[in-house]
Amino acid sequence: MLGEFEYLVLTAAVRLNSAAYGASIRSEIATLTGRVCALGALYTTLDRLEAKGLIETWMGDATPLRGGRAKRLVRITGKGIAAAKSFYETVERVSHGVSWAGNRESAMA
Amino acid sequence: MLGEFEYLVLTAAVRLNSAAYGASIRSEIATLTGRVCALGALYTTLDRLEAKGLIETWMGDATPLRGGRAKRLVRITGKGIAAAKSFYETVERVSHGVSWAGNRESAMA
DNA sequence: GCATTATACCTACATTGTAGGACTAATGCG
DNA sequence: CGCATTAGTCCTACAATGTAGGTATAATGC
Repeated sequence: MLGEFEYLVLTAAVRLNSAAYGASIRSEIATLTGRVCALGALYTTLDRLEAKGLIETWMGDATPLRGGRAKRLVRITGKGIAAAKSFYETVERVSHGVSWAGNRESAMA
Repeated sequence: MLGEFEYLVLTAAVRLNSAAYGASIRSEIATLTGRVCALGALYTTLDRLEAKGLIETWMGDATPLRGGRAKRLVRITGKGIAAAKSFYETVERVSHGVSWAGNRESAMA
């Protein structure tokens, strides 16, 4: 099953859409969670996700910018979406009615 | 940070309340997720959660039942609740607006 | 051409997930 | 009483994931 960081990466890639590549995914994660992750952590995870067929990556063009190297672009696959969905649904199902997940209607009563 | 399985165990313990112990947590997880976990996996996780101060465990009485051995009872600590809450909120925040997490209102529009 | 900058990527280690089997203590029954 | 049966715990080993830091490469600007 998916780990938490893998889920984060998958989600960030979906949000960024065609602008998803190593560095942008990293800053997206920093924005979303408030924690910065090491680049090494990210690329390792990208490799593993690709090996599992949950994302596809390919090299894009260089951007006309000082230091604008070619980017490794990322796109989530159908399989990746299914895995992310399944992770999310498990968390939701399990959390339903528990105090920290909004038990306003009191699960027990 | 918390792993997914650790979150599952924490949540199951909260749901079971005073009836939370190794075997009952295991069947709760099976009910919630549809997947059975090995007992070894569970006890290892219990040990690690206790080491991190997220749960407390102690030995209870034997039940008057054939094979009714003493149970290792489990209770989540305040720290455990905080960790679970934080895990849940991260997943929620990150998933907001993404297709598999109910984008009925179309995040982009 | 050389400094500067954006970006990729490799290597090693820590933490978490998973599995299976072994051990223990209680009851029930002959 | 003692042995089979059963509910339950727990140990050991390994696989998968998470994390960190450092290094390499290619583009621009001067």
